[in-house]
Amino acid sequence: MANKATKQHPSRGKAASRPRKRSKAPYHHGDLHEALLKAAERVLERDGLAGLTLRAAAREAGVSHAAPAHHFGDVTGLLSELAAVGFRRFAASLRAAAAKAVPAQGDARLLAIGMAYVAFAREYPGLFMLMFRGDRLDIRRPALEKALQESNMALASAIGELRNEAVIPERPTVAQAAQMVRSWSMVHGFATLLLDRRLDGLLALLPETSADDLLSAMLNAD
Amino acid sequence: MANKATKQHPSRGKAASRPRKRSKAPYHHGDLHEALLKAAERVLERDGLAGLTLRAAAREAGVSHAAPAHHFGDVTGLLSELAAVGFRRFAASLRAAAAKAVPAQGDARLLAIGMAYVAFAREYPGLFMLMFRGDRLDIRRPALEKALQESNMALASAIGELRNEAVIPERPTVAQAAQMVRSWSMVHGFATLLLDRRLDGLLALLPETSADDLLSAMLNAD
DNA sequence: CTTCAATATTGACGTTGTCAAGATATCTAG
DNA sequence: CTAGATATCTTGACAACGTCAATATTGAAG
Repeated sequence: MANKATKQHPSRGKAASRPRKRSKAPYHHGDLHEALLKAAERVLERDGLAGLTLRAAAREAGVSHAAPAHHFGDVTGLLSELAAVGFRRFAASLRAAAAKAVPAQGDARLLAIGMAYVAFAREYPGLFMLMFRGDRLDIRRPALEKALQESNMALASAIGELRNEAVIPERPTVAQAAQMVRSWSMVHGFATLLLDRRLDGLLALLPETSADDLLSAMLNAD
Repeated sequence: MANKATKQHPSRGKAASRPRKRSKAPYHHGDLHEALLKAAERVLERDGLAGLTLRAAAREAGVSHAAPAHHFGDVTGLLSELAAVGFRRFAASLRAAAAKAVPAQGDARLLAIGMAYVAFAREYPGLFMLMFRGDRLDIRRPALEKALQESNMALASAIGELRNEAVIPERPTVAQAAQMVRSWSMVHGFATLLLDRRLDGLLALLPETSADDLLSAMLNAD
């Protein structure tokens, strides 16, 4: 902070001079809401969930320790909004994989989607763990609730398409639900066990076999 | 350290007029190590993992705030030892289910073991979540390492028996490992999704269908 | 009984989440 | 253009936490 009177961190180069009216109008910082989420994700992937504190996110973003409270309320709020970011990104990944696998059929589709599911978990391990850490999230937060729904939709339709059912029916049969949960549990269990390093021992017994190889073999063993 | 031998199994019938009632070698408290673990489990199931702090466990056990440090070093130590308790109990549950299902074959066995796996998660939700919270545990702790191995053994042999392979072979084929991981991921994914309340929406679409019913249908859909 | 080491308590320090009050910048009315 | 009004951000405080050092207490060996 150079000079206090002429503080020069307002309006970060609004070159387009666009009249801010839509969604969240940036005031002092520019867009601290977004900046804090990005800072929080950096801290999360760098220091893990234990290192992601309100104050750490504030430090990373270069603001005072209490600034995040105005945007997220409390630490649960920040984590929930960050998880929402994760779910949106996750849904996009699943949709992309499903779109790319359009020509494939049956097991080949499940393989593609399962690989995308696990690939996301490996690419954003901290985010993925946070997303499924129910005890630190407030599921009633609108942003999270919406992102969760989006993610569930993407997953359900991606898996549902396996059986030529574009989306989950209003009244699925138990057998349909079982098939859905079966695919989901399998791939989710694999992802969580992998991130928790619970598969290291088994993988060590399989030289020349990567985690992806094992996942592929698992999904193809029907 | 010199009197470690005396801590092993002193006289069990020392229930005299002393305020000592425990079996191990009691010093000031009696057996604070055990008492703290039990207190910690009570706190965990009552207040969740977030409420389980060193000081909370000390309060629950009625000792000073720094007492746990002498038995567990730091908070990771306490959580790791508690997770070890969980893994031992978990292994016992799996062994019991496997023993009871001896006459059953193939899928019926997988069903019994899978049900036991999920039943444990539902009976001790806090403990189960802690056990798979790798970021808060120190896997190199001897007690945890040993309990983890015991649990893995119980699981591997329980699942391995499905295919008349009493234990994981030294050099399993990728197909064998895939089958093992498949069963494990399926049941573990189901348990975690259930505890994280991620299956509530789907279950709500299935009236008259309990979580156990869904699990059963999932495991039988081969 | 004396001594010693294991056990437990007390007090302190830095960090965290959260709240209240003040400061600052943007918006809007007139 | 000026002056509130309002949203944003900072500062300071407090209790709870993990951890460490110093101290007190107790069981057991010599």
